[in-house]
Parts: sequence; C-alpha cells; structure tokens
Amino acid sequence: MRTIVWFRDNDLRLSDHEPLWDAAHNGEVIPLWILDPEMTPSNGGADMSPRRQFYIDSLRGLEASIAQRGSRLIVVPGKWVEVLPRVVAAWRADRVVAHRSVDPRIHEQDEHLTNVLGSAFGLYSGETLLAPGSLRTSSGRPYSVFTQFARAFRAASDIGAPLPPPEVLPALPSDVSFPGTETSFLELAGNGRKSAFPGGEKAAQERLSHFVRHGLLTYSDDRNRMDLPGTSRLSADLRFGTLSVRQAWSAVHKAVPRSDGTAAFANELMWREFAYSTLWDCPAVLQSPFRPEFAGFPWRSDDVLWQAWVSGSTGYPVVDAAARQLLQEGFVPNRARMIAASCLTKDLLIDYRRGEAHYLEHLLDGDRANNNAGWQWSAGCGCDGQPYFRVFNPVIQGERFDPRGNYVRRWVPELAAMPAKYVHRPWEAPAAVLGTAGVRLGETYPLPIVDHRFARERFLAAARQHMRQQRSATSDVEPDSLLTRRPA
DNA sequence: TGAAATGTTGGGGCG
DNA sequence: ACGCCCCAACATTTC
Repeated sequence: MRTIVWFRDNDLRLSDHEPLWDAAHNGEVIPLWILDPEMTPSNGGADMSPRRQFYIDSLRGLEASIAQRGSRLIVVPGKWVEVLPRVVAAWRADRVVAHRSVDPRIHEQDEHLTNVLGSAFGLYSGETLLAPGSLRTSSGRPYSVFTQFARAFRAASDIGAPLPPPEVLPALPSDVSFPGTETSFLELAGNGRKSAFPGGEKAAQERLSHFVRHGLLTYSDDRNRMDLPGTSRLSADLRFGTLSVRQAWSAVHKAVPRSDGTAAFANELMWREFAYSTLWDCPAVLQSPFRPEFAGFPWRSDDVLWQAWVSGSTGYPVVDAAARQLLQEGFVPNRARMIAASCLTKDLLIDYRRGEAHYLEHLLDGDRANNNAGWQWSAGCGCDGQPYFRVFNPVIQGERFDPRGNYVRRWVPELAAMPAKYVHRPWEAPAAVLGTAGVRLGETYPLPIVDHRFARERFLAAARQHMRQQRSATSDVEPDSLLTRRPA
C-alpha cells in the first residue's frame, strides 16, 4: 500500500496523527503539503506578521521532523483539487489520507475530492475530540445551549489516549520522482528571525508541559486575569494542530496534583468542541447571526470609531490594551477579547462581523469556528450567547481582572505611571495625579470616544426595539424560527 | 462568562 | 434603654 499523507493547516505534527500513524504502519508513505495561496492562513505576502511567522515556524518544524525520521515533506504548488488527483496518478498512490476540517471552505473542497478520488480519499476526525455532528439532542437536533452540549459530551464515550509519533518513516518510493525542495515555499518564507512566540510541534509540546506543571493548578482562578500569565496559551497550537486536542485533554487529566484547573480547562476545550460542532451543523453562522431575530440589527458603520477601536485609542484603557496586543503579538487573553468585543458591538454599535474578521486576520489562533462563536457570543446573537442586555463595563472589568493595572501599563505605555486607582479611569483622575503620571488627556492619551453610560442605554434601547420588531414580524409567519432561542 | 437599580438587613452613632 | 437615621453590605430584580 502506498499512501499520501496530506498535511493541512490544522494538523502540523507527527504525534497523535492518526492518518500518518495508519499509513506508516501499512506500507509506503508520501508526506505532502500543497501550497495553495488561496488556502494559506496568513495575512499579507511579504510582511512578517506574527501570525504568518507562527505558521511558517510550524511548517518548517514539520518539514524538519519528517526529515529527521528518514522521509521528506513534498511541497507542491497549486490548487488542491487540481494537484491531488494529479499526484495520485503520477506517484501511483493507492490512497490519500488527511484530517477532516469543519471549515466550510475546506469541507466543500473535500466533498469535491471525495467525488473525484472516491474511496481512495480517507478523512479522519482528529480535529476535535468527538466527530462533529455526533452529539444530538433527544429530538435529533444540534445543541444550541452549551450546558446541555457539555452534559452530553461528558456522557459520551471516554476520550482515548493520544498516539505517539511514528519512530521512523518509510523512505520515499524510488520508482517515481518528486519535486525538489529548492523552490520550496518554506525556504522562501524564512527570514531567520527568532520569533517571540515560536510555532512548531516541539514548542507546542513544551508549552503544554509548562502549562500542566505551572499553570493548571491556578487555572480556574487566574484564567481571567489579564495581568497574569493565567491562560494556557495553547490556542495557536490547537489551531494549527502542532498540538492535538486529544493530547491537551489527556495531559490535563493525567496531571497531579489534581485541581479544579483540570475541570476548568476541560470546559474550555468543550467550548471549542461546541464551536466546531456548531460550524459543522450550521455553516451559515459565518455569514449571519445564529439567532434569527438578530438578522438586520441596525449596526452602524463609522470608520472613525472603527479606526479608534482597531488602533487602541478609544480612551478605555483595557479595550485599547487588547487592541494593541492583538496587532503586536497576535494574541489576546480571552477576558480581554470579550471586553473588546463588547465595546465594539455594544458601545460603538459596529457590526460584530467586522471585529470578527479583524481578529481572524491577526490572531495566531484565529480559526473560523472559535472566532465566530466567540464574537457571536459576545454580540449576543450566537449559540448560548449572553442575553443582549448583558453589557460589559470596561472600567469594572478592568478593575476586577487587572486589579493593579499592569496589563494596561504593559500595552498602553502612556498610562504606565498612572496609579492603580485611576489607571482604568484616567478621565476621573485629579489634575495633580495626571500631572505626576505625565498624562495629558486628549493629547498623550485620548478621552473616551463615547460615554459608556450613554452608550449602554443607547444599545439597550436599540436592541429592545429591534427585538420587538422582529417578534411582531416573524411570530405569525414562522413560529419555528424562534425555537432556537434560549429557554428561560 | 454583567451591571445597575432597587430592596433588605443590621450595626453603630446619636439624641 | 430606645427609636431614629445613616449607610454599608448583601440580596434581588431589572435591563
């Protein structure tokens, strides 16, 4: 048996890689990467954004560890649907194996490839812990409430142990020729710069073991703290598959001593499962709100406000810190993402899809399922989303989850000398305090672009009115369309 | 995985 | 000692 193992951007690893494991124990293996510019998860071309650097690191790591085991990652440029049938014939391969993806852009092409290649094309569901679509309510429908989904998940069968990496890989078949590596995208992309947050399977495994040893114990308390390294920082590794979700699940469940950090982290992985499952069952969430009553919500398009939010100059310190961290690091802790999203959608009344696209572009971990689920949740229009009347207060959130203001000081250096009491509300600081801290509001740091109290009332009024309209417009026609609403 | 408004309670100061 | 008020702390309701 001769198998092409087709790596894609959600499985850049050798360990716990079921398609590779199966192939390596059943004959010849050809590791393949298809370089399709349209399917490349990176922004820009020549620039080296953190996201692009992370992605390149991960690919190069994959290339190196395949070489180390006696084989080679073959890189072929072109479109998936053209390249794959061509190389199957040229290399006389018996089959192609890959990991399934819930991303509809990829899923669509997979359907097409299944038509072309038939049973020679094998898809594995290691992207998630449970195959998407496998959990259903008693009436046979997808879950729309997280707690019910999580209950069903826990009741489902145990998660198996992760597979080790194959110790050696069979050498490439000698009866056919493979393209050389000299024009490899991987070499073109390298700039030799050491990344602040390196990608690759090795770095991922180190982050996982560091988290299990040092972060897990306090995870449930600290994961919301923006000023501490309290989150796992594993999101980008899960996104590119340099860490499998099963490896993460397994590692935290084996950890000693046990703490409620394990349950809290498992819960986050279940949110991921929920997001992937939702995107699988309902790809339309990428275009429109999950909850139909949110369709046509009167979002505004104000480029001045948008620019202030993107660049981190809204005048709300935590919101600005999150915006700047996103652009500089490609990472934002979840709590700060929620605060930033609340500000954009509820204070500025800008369409969540605009923020969603911006985050998808810049986050190292930007994947469509999680990112869309998070933004829809924050906007209040998603699966099990917060009710529309839950509006974050950026000052209270800042004081609660960045109590000394160190997160703000790190990312908004013009406020570095502000005392904790005023760092989240500089506009209330006495002139003497501002003077000592070297802050001139409106010059060195902006005044708030909207008054939060006013903005909150404005949003609530708009939402109330829209919901009323939607109800009267849809209730006679299509009572079923409201069934996805959260029960009381 | 909210926040603000409103209601309730209880302790302490005070006449 | 007692009632009264204030208000902090906490609970409940409302958006």
